[in-house]
Amino acid sequence: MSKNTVKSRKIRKMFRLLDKRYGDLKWWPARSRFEVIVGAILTQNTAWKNVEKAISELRKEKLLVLENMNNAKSSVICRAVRSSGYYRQKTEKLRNVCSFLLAECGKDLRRGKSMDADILREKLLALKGIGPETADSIMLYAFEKPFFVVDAYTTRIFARHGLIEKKASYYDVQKMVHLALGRDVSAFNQFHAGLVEAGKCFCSKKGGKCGECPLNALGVLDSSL
DNA sequence: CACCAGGCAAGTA
DNA sequence: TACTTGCATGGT
Repeated sequence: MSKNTVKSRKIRKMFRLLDKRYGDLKWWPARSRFEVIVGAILTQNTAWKNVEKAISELRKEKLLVLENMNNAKSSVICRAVRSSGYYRQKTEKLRNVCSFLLAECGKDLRRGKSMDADILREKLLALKGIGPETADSIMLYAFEKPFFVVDAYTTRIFARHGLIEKKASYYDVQKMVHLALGRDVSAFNQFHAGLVEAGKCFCSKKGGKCGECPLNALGVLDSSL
């Protein structure tokens, strides 16, 4: 049996364990496509808790509407997103993505769904401030296109369970999941949400093992990660 | 006090 | 290609 087959089976097993434990998580936590996109930028290397505060400030200022944020002054956006850290950079990133979205979709983000997915993703990646993870979060959760989101939780959990080496690239991991689960939007949604849920739990953290983690059934190969 | 969190870009070798 | 550094707040 090939190495890929073994890994694919393990990934599908992980998927089932997470699904069984957490049920249908229905991600991303946001009320609109635009809010998904804003959250994807604000959560870069930042605890979600701090992003929630920023999102609620933005909501207060009526800035969770594409046109409004596009017309807002940078100083106003900065103040609202301050709690999410890197607020000067993130304000610029938000401005970049706003003008891009207006140019590509007008004010109706549903138009993104009918665009060629690979081309749209490339255009997102070309924006300063949008890397592979943020682009895929937007593709999957705002436009419902089948791109698996590889985040810090995914990498850590996959490493702990011997699925990847430390040198593995973003696309190494993504291809592995695409191969194992197929290009399936709802599967990618549920799997990523489950990995984050498990990752937030101490069991999946450095040296952690609490017996409650749904992935313990797979055996942990390297708990130092 | 130190360390971490749902990254990314720019610089160096 | 493969490191390294700056960006910044808030929680533990």
